[in-house]
Amino acid sequence: MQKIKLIDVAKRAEVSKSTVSQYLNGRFDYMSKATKERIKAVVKELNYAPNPIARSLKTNKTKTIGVIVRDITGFYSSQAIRGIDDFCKTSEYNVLIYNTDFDAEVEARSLQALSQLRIDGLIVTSTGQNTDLIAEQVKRGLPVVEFQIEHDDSEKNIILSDYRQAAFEATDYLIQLGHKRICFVTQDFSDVKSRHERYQGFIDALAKSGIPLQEQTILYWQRETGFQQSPQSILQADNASTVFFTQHLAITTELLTQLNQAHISIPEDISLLGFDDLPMAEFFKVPITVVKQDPHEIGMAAAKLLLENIDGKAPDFQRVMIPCALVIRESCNKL
Amino acid sequence: MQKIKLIDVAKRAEVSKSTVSQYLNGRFDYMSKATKERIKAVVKELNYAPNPIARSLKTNKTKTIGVIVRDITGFYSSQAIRGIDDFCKTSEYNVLIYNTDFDAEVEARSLQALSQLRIDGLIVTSTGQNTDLIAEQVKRGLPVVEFQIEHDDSEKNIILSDYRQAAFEATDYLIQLGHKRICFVTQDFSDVKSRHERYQGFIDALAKSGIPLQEQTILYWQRETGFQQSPQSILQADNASTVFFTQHLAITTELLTQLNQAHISIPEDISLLGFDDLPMAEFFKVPITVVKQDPHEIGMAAAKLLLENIDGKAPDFQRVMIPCALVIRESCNKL
DNA sequence: TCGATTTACTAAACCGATTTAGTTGACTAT
DNA sequence: ATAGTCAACTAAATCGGTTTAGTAAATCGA
Repeated sequence: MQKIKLIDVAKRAEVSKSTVSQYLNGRFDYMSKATKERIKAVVKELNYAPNPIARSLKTNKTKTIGVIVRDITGFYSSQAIRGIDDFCKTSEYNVLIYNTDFDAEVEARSLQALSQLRIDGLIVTSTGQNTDLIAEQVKRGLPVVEFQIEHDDSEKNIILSDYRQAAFEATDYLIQLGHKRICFVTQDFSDVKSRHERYQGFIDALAKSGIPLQEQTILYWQRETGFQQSPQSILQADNASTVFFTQHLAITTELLTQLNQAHISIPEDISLLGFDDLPMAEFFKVPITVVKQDPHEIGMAAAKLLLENIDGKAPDFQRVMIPCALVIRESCNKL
Repeated sequence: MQKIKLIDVAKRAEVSKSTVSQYLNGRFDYMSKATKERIKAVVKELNYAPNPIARSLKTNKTKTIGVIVRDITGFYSSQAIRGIDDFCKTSEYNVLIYNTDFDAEVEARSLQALSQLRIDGLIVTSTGQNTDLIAEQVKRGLPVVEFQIEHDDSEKNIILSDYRQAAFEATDYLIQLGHKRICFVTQDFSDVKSRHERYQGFIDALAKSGIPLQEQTILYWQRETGFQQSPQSILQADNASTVFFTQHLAITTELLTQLNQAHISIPEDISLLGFDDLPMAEFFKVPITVVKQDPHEIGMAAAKLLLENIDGKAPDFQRVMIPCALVIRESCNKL
């Protein structure tokens, strides 16, 4: 039993290939009702489905989008991909996944591979080290939507949490609790807009309440090397902070691990507020208060914007922000 | 600047399309060294990359595999997909993802969609309600590898944890701790081989130590309706169990939630051993002792077997078992 | 009534590769 | 000298659709 093709349908229905093709693509402009019905019946009878590859060759459309994330295993990424997939299901787009593992070279190769695959569009969380390659794809006409992290001010389609607002609210919440000396735990944010926005929200909130910036401390963290100074040392400083405000999940968990090891208790010894929700948080020794992003919604929004772009419906670059929610649990002391 | 195609290379190198194609596919049998080098230079000069769609149309190969999981968001699935992706990267296969959300109808539709997409192979965690559709694809010649759950005894390619062995070891561990009355918490296992194997491992271990089966209790759980009877009631029974042995992650978390609400403490009031590791387990109020599967390894193995099948290198169906590890933490009391 | 338009189709080119069946010229064996 | 073999190519068919350009018949307008 070999695959049925268009010509089989055409023969059976006693029309030409062209007419069947017109039918398949819904162009009934000049087609008699009778012919239409006849083709319809034959398609059903033979259980015919067009070969998408042959179609793609001619149309240059693949009904496939590429998704590049850093690690699909992550809480944020997997939910975002779920959102993308959920949205794509409504329009029968297929989703090709690529992991870069935070490696710019792997990212470059993925970009290369995907562009050759003639995908219709691309959704990407970039490492920030291949902006030129991404820009090149955009220039070539490939619809691209970024999400999760923004590196610079360039014009692009991007879906993000409202980091500034979220950091502002979180900081303000800490201030309401009486915290005046906050340890802002972050990756280097001089080069990354999304990180800088969090910092901006942080200092905005301090300014609003007239709390001096110079009494705050910044603890830097890097993916490869960890914390610049030990979290314990923060507690021993003269004007010790009363709370850690960690800027994403990996930082929060590494901090928690180190505090655990050093037998520093939350919130007794120091409070903690984290960016990003933690899976299984309800079972924690101390459920952590967090700023919760909505990666599923972000994924849906990214897919939506991408498909609009593919359909030529979104002429200008768009920057969409999805709100975050402060989830108050038990890791922040009232002072 | 339009895409360079094979004919451009052919013209530039002053050979025919055929020869360039031979070159691209590494058939140098009757090609002069000079021609080979000339084509090589032109390919590089023009930065030519063949159009995979055109190639697919003729060869009927897509270098793409489909992956159907129930929920990519899950701890197990996301890691397995990571494993699949990691393995596929070595052979330049692309990975198309489909979520079924535990819905047999969505699964059927995904199967349908993927088969029309002319993927080269399929990796699937099935709901068990579309065995006919999957068998049909296998019969049509599509290489298929299942993983994570096995429903029946039929011949197939499948990669699994060694559930029986794992359940045996876990039960034996509990027995060594002095537990004699174990509450086996499970979904209905009469129809699902993988679930039954866990049960078999459980009773094997009991038999080995001569512990009567009739003093054990089984607590059934269903995805939609939850527990058949409340976990609290287990504690109040005459011959109350001293430990819950939950058979997968969703059961473990739901049980934990209910015990939390009922203010039942682990391990003081009752011990708990769970199948599947829990993310962030180190930060739990009580770190849970678990049987840890290795989904990343399972994903890799599934991809490996699938690619062997695609290359025609694995003639017979294979059933591969990946060992589990017992991770002892603090949720099981010594009696 | 006759050319113009509209309706309902179809033939053939095309998308960009692979593959089959030659072709050509040089060399070999008898 | 002549057929046979072999190396090194190439022309053309093919994959299965879409699309353009065109055609024949029916309808329309003046």
